[in-house]
Amino acid sequence: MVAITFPDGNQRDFDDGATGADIAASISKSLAKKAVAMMVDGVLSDLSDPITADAKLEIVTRDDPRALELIRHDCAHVLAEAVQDLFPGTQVTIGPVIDNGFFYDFARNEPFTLDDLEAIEKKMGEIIARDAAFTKEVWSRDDAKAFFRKKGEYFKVELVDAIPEGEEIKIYRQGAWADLCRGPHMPSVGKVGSAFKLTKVAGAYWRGDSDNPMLSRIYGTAWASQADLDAYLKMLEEAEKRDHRRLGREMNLFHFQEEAPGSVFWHPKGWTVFQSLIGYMRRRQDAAGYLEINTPDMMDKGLWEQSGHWEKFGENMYTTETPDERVYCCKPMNCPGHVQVFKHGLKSYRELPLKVAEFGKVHRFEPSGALHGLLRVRHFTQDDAHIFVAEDQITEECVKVNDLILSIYRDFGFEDVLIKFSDRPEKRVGSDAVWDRSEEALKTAVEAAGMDYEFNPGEGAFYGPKLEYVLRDAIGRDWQCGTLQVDFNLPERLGAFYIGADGDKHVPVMLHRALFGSLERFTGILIENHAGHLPLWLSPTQAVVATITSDADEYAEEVQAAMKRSGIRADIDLRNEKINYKVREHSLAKVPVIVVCGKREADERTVSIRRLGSKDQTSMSLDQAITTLVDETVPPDLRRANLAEAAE
RNA sequence: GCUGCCGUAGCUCAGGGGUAGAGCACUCCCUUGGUAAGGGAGAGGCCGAGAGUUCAAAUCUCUCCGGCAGCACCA
Repeated sequence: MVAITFPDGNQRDFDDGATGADIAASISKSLAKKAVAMMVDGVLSDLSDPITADAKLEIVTRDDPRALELIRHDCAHVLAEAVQDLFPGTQVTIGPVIDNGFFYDFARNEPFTLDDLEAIEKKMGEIIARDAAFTKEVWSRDDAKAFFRKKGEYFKVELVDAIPEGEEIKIYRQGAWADLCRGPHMPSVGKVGSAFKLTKVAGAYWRGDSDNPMLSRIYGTAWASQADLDAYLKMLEEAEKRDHRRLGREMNLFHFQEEAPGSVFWHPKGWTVFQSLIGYMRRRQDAAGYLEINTPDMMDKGLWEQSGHWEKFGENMYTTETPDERVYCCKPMNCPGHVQVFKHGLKSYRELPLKVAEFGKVHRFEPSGALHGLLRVRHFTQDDAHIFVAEDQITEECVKVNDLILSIYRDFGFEDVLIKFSDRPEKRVGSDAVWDRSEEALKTAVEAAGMDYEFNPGEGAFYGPKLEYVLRDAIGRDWQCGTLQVDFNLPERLGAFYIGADGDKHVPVMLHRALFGSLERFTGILIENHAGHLPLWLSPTQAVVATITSDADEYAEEVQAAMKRSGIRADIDLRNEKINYKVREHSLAKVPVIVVCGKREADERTVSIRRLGSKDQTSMSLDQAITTLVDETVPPDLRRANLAEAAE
């Protein structure tokens, strides 16, 4: 007998070897029918698994959120069966669950077309309707390899080989079709249901390595109900509407063109947003004790060899061809330049920590396939800074950076921030002893700051470990922005030192940090986060004064002038067009405030205010309108400063 | 960079071996209209670039460039 404890605390004895299905059936008929899996001591398992020891057990029904990954995983198996049925000779590889769905990678000479997807979906429907049971078998390694080799499934043979010694090799059958799989699965294929859809085809490297052959990947999405699927498809549409490339065009912020792939042509409105961000960051950094500098865009290749950048990233660096026969590199980073500033003049320990900041434009020849609007460009501006510290100052300074980052993200409405900690990569400079110290220092700092973090092994920079700050946007997407890195290597490589209290030379530790990361990218993220509806202080055009008839032209000009005097970025629209037309046009351009002036307003010296996204209008005096708007145009940091001042 | 798809007017797109079309935007005229498209006229394109096939190429073929999706990359 085994003692089974249920979530409500009840305990019952069952025969040794009773399966989840048996137990569910003993509870109720309807539970047995709805059950798709079980949690055994917290582990999701097949309902058909026998229980051979006392355990905590919970029956998982199909509508349980934990069943969703089973629906998706089972759906991936159905996809694989359908593909092999329709396209004999196609090899299967892996088909995992991902956010919102699943994919399956196939090896096939011919690529799949969008028409194929339709046929595959139809076949999947048939397979699901047949409702074959999923059955699990445990095979020996040799049997499994022989089986797949005989079938011509060479990728599966490789996967069997990759299963660690001592782990079971499980084969799941669904009718006549079988796949190597870790499981678990639901009792039968029919439980997948019909709320699924194949979404796209793409290439993907075998085992994620670009040296390996490329496979054909089919992506799909699957949900517990049609309503959930519809909601997901709607969300995708919503995300598409927020695409910053489209909004950038509609709002006339920037453009790209063939002559400069991956490089932004900023228009006046986009540049206004960009400069507002710089202005904001400059004030925040100034208040935090940073000193702003500027360093050359091109420096001799020798410097980049010395720093180690040439060896690691030379292929992605822009170089010059000049009459003087020296080779210069467009800076891909600001760090070496900042070290030169540090080195200029003898530094004392009294000057540490020394924080130098630069809105430096860096140039990286990114692979063509990586380019994506403002989010991944070849020339971008970092809000970069380097903090030169003595080793015992690392923790304190890292904590300060952490606080500054979070405070800044909060000002932009990003409260949900995830931190990733990345340690030494394979390709790196510096001894292991030095890496031990820098990783330890950064870990101590993030813990001292009281932050939770995710561990990202091997993803650090070549000169030091790093923290990455990932923020979650209004529709739940994650964006990596800020970074903080501890570097015991570059200062030494570049010959930086300071004179310590003991009168000896010491090599400083350098903290690298960027908070927005890339100004271009951050602008893109803000556009997507707000769906173009930027907060007033960031809006390039904050208000448009629009007339109804030309009677009000003179008054409208007066209104615009008064607004501009108060620092509001106000445009005016005196065109001979109907007010409907003007409202439509400025709304599409995401102007946050439309100030309508007709004859009535001119007579009463009022304005009618219409906010973006609202159909209502409010009428108020010109003075009151200006006071209200001016208040909203104040950037968050200055607003705080104003409040503090008012409190004194 | 890799796989697949795409490239026709500022934008969204139709067409397709015999020298180019629509809607919106733009310019001008009429219209002075109270909160998301008033009417008319006009202007605008070497059909991404180069080579080839052909009597003839925007259309077919190849190469290159650029874009999109995914993968790989991201100091």
